[in-house]
Amino acid sequence: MPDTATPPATSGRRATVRRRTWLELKAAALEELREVGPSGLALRSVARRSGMSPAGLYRYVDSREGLLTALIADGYHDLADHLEVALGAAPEDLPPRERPAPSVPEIADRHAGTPQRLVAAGLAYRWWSVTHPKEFGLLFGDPIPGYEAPVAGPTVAAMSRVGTALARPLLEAADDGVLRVDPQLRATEVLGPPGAMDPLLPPHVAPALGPLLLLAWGRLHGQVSLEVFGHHRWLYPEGCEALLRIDLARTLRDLGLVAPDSGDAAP
Amino acid sequence: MPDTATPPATSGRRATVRRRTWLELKAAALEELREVGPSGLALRSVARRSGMSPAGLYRYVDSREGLLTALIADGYHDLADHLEVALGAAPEDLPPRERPAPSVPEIADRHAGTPQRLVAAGLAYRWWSVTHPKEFGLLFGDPIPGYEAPVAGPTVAAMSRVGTALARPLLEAADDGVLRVDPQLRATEVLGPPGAMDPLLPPHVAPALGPLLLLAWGRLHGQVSLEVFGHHRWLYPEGCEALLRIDLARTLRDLGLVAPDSGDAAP
DNA sequence: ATAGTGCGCGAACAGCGTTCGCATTGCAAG
DNA sequence: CTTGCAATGCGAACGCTGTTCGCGCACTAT
Repeated sequence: MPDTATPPATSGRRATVRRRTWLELKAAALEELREVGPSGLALRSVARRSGMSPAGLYRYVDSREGLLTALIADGYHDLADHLEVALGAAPEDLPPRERPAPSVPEIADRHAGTPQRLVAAGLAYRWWSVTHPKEFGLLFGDPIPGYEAPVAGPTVAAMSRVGTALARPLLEAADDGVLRVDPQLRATEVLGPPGAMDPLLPPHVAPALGPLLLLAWGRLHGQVSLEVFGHHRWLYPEGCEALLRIDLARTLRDLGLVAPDSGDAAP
Repeated sequence: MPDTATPPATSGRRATVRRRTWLELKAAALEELREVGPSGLALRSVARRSGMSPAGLYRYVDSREGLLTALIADGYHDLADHLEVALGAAPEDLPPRERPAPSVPEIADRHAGTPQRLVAAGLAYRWWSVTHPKEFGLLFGDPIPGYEAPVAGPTVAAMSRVGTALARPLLEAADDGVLRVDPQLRATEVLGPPGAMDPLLPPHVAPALGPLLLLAWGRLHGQVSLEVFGHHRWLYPEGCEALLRIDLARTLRDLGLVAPDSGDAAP
């Protein structure tokens, strides 16, 4: 029974070469994923791409699902990195990564005030999704039937990085007292007790801002999801980013924040 | 080369039995889909379920993808039926269907004013999605790589039924003059020229209300998508419907419509 | 030098989508 | 009623997939 993540010896030449081929394997799988999508990813194909036999692959992966899980965690980390860069983080602040450094287009002033930072996060979320559609489908498309990520596992840790990055502008706004949180959204009894993810969020996020975060994330995710999966492009092939900017501006007003100047509708 | 939809003779005993087994095949495929999901649906398995040989199935379907396409069209019709019932249509008003008649829970007064009807449509959208998660994944999850539905095909016709049902409350509000449409959303130059779907919408929808519809649909779809795919339930397993109600109410206010009384947060 | 273990491979099995050729059956024209 | 045709279903087969097993090699630690 091979162990995907933790070879018994963490140092020594054997371990380093193992880590290296594991990275190469994931890189090959990622390449394959970007061509054929999550449902079309074939173990034998990434084995061919890596010059390895299909059976040998099982020294590094315990199943096709395990490989997909590893790619999911990597995907969340990549998305989180892009978000953090869009929010003004320097590349040195990011955890070490295996992919090319994230680059976000000049879609917003990364060092502006809170409302603009929320817009920047939203646009970065869209940007990553549009430029990584197959990975977006892997993260947010049909879940693998019957699979539930272990709460303490690396997948959840990577997910929560995305969550906290998206939450950061809201947290700042709340600390600055600029955010008007609807009392309806504060009332815990409306949404019921928090679930399993709760302990993973920064302590003061969950009770007060959790529902608000989910609401904002849902609005953002809906526009992006419909665009990436090809439902929005039918009507306005060129206007998806503009539509998202409008939606973000209205959400800002809805949250009591000052909307950025309306001139932001033109890229 | 079999023809999925149009047997040359539309009457005669041969044709009726053919139609019947085609319906049985789709029913078996739907059953299978609900158990294993879109990516796990196997032609051989639905053949076994129907007591047919795998090869014989190809007299009715030209590929696995063709069967999925048929299920997609059926799914859109089913969703559209549920939406129309939630909007007050009597079962006789619906086009003839092959499935059990749609039933929506008493989540809203179906005959109330426009704001409540918009809420009813949104809640029905969520209700269908939550109770048909695998079909939701089929309709709105990762698209089949490389597949593009023909614009004049039955899939697009079924899709546009969903679109017009969702648009109806907005259309009514616009006709009543209750809807305040942001001039930014009217400006075509913001979103660019309309795309392929445009001629399928009712003529006065697309230019004026198209962007507004997309915005509202995106917000709705985001909340539902995150819930169905298991991303919202982690934080508030019980509160997804309440969160959606809050989101819908805020969107109503955002559109200039009167929000329903805040007492609607308790199911 | 030797024992042991991590590593990769070839072969194999079951299941999948899909195609081909053959039998059977229902229908329509003579 | 008979004859011919097209629609229909099936068994076998091909190439692909995920996964397992057992072997041999190479590196590591003693």
